[in-house]
Amino acid sequence: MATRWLTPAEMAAWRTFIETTGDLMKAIERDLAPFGLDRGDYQLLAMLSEAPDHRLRMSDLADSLRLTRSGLTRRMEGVLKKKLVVRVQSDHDGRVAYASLTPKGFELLKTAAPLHLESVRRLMIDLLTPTEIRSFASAFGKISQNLAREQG
Amino acid sequence: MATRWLTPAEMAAWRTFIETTGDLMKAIERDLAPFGLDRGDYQLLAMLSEAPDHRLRMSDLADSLRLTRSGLTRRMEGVLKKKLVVRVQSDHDGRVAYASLTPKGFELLKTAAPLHLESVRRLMIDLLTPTEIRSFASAFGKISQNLAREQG
DNA sequence: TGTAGGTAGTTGAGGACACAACCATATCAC
DNA sequence: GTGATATGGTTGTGTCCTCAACTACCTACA
Repeated sequence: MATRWLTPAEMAAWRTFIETTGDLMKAIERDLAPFGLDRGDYQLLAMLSEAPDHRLRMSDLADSLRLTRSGLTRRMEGVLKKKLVVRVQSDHDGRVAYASLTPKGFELLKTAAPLHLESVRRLMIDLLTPTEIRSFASAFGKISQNLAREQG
Repeated sequence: MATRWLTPAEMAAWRTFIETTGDLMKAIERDLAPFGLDRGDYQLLAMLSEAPDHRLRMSDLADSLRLTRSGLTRRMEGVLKKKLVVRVQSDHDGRVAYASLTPKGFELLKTAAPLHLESVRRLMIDLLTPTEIRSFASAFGKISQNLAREQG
C-alpha cells in the first residue's frame, strides 16, 4: 500500500500541535513556580485532593499521573520533604502505602489552584471559541479511547 | 476579581488534553523505536532534511527543536555517534558550527518518515473529522501566537 | 590597536524519569 | 501448611534535559 501522506491541513494541525504543546506546558509551569511547585507536583496534589480522605494508593496515584511506580517514588521525595504529603502504611496489606495530603499541602493547593486555572484560561481556554473547545474535547477523547483500545 | 472557574466543558477539554497528549507521544515514540530513533532524533533529522543543503546552525536548530543550546549539544551526541549527522565548523565565523545531515541519516529518515506519518494518521489524524482538524490547527495557532506575544 | 561586551557552543552539576533488579508481603495450588 | 507465583514499592543505573559557568571568537569603539 502506498504511503498516505498528510495533506497540508493535516500537517499544519500536527505540526502546530507538537510545537505549541511544549511551549504551553512551559508557560503553565512558569506560572506555577512562585508557589514552589512544578506541574508534576501540582497534578499530584490535585489528584490527592479529589480522592476520598485526600489519599490514594501509590500504584493508583502513579497510574493516574502517568508515572511508573519508580517515577512516583522519586517524585514523592520532593513533596514529602516539603511536608505537603505524607506516606501512610496500610494496616490491611503490608505491601501497600498511601500518599496522603497534609493540611499544609491542601492549603497550598487551595492557594495555587485559582491562579493556576487563571493561567489555563489566559493561555488557552479564553483564546478559543466554544466550537474549538468542543472539538478539543471530542478530538482528544477519541484519541484517548483509541490509545486505550490499542494497548489494552 | 473573583476566580473564574472552568466550566465542566472547559475542564473536560483541558483534562483530556493534558492526559492524552503524553500518552499519544509515548505511542508515537514506540512506533519510531524500530528505527533506533526517538522523537527527538526524528525531529532533528526532519528539520535538517528540510533545510537548505541539509544543514543548520546549531543555535537555529536548537530553537526550532525547542531545546537549549546545551540540550542540543547533548542530543547531537547520539546522532553523531550513529553517523546520521556530522558537525561542520563554519569558515566565516569561528564560533559557529553547523549540524549537517549525512546520506546515511537522510536514507534513514526517508525510510522512517512514511511509517511515522502512518502512525500519526492511525493515532490521531484519521480519528478526527475535518472540522476537528481545522479546529485543532486554528486553536493551536492562536495559543502559539499568544505565547509568542506574551514572552516576546 | 586594544579592550569591553556580546554571541556560539561545550562542560559540570543536578533533576526527573524509565527500566531492571530487588525486597517484602500476599495469595493460590496442592 | 508449604512452596510457587503475583503484587506493591524502593533502589541502582542510565538517559535526556536544564542552568550556570566557562572558552573561544567576533565586533565596536576609543
